[in-house]
Amino acid sequence: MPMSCSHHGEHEHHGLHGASLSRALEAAEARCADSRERLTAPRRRVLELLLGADAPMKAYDLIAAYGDAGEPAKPPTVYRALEFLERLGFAHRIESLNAYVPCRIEGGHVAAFLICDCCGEAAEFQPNLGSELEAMAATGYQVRAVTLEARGLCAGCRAHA
Amino acid sequence: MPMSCSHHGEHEHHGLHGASLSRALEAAEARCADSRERLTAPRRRVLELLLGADAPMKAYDLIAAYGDAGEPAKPPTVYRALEFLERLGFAHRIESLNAYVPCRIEGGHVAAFLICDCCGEAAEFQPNLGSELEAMAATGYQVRAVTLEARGLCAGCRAHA
DNA sequence: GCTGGACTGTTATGAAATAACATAACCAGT
DNA sequence: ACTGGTTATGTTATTTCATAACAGTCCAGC
Repeated sequence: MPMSCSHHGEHEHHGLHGASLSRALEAAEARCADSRERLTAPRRRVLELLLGADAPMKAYDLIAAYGDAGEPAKPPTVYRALEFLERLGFAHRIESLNAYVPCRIEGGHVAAFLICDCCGEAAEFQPNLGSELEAMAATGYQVRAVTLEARGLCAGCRAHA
Repeated sequence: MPMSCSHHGEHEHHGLHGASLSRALEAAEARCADSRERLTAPRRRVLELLLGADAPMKAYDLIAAYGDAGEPAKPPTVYRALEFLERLGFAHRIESLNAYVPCRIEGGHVAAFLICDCCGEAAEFQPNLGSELEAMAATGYQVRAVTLEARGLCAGCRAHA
C-alpha cells in the first residue's frame, strides 16, 4: 500500500469479512468441485487472505500473513497456491505491482485494472478491447493473454488531494 | 529469449548495427540536447545495447553485456540508466517479462506490445484506447500511465509451428 | 574558481520467484 | 483393501530482480 497521500484513514475498504468471506469461499469450493479441482488448505488460505484484503497483496505479504499464529509460510506454498488460483480464475496478478488480487468479476474475461497510486486500490474492470484484438488478429498475431493496467488516481483520492 | 519453438535460427532479427545504430544514437543525443538532458556514457551504453538487441533484454543481461571486455556493470549503473531512458521515452519496460526494449515509435505515446512467446520478439504498437480512456475518465479516475501487453504467437512463429 | 545540483561508483542488502527433491494425500481400477 | 499413478505438499537452497545509502566526481551558472 503506497500511502503517498495525506488522507490516510479515509480510504475505502474492500476486503470481505465474516459471512461475506465465508460465502465467497464456499462459492469457490463449489466452482472447484464443478471443475474437478481441489481447493486444498493452502489454496483456500491464500484465497481467504486475498479476499479479506483491502488492496493488492504482495506474495511476501501473503507469506507473512499465512500462519494462524504468526508463523510465515514457505514461499513455494504461497506461489503454488497463487498459480492455482490464477489458473482457476480466482485471482489475478498485477504485473506492474508484483501483487495479487482476488477476482471480482464473474465469468471468463480479460482482467484489467485501474490502480490508484494513492490508496493502492486496484479496481477490476472489463475492458473493451474489440478493436484492439481485431487489429492484432489482422496482423496475424495470435493472442493468448492480455495485460491491461492503468495507473493514476481514483475518484476518491482525487477529491481528497 | 524463450526459444520454446522448433524453428530456431529462422527468427527475424531486429537489432540495429553499424550505421543504423550510430544514427539512432545520434538522434538520441540530439533529443537529449533539445530537452537539456545529458546522454552520459552509461546511459548511451545501455541504449546502445537495447538498440542492438533482437529481443527484450533483462536488466542483468544488460549488466553482463555492459563492459567492453566482459566486465559486468554494477546493478545501479544499469538501473539508473534504464530509469533515465524510460523517463525520456527512449526505452520501455515490459512488466510481464521484467525486461526492456528501446522505443520504436516516434513521438509521445502510450506504449503497447505484442509479445511472442516463441521467438521472444516484442513488437511495439500504438493502441487505440479512446473508448477505454473515456470510460475511465467517466468514473472519475485520472489516468497517469497505461500498461498494455499481449502475449501469444507472432505471425511468423505461428506459420512455422 | 566557487558552488549547487546532477550524475556516477561502490558496497551492501532487500524483495521476488523458482529449482530440486523428498514425502504425503487422493482416487481409480482391480 | 491393495496398488499404482497422479496431484499436491513440505523443505532446503538458490537464483533473479531491484534498491538503499553514501562517498566521490563532473559540470553549468554565477
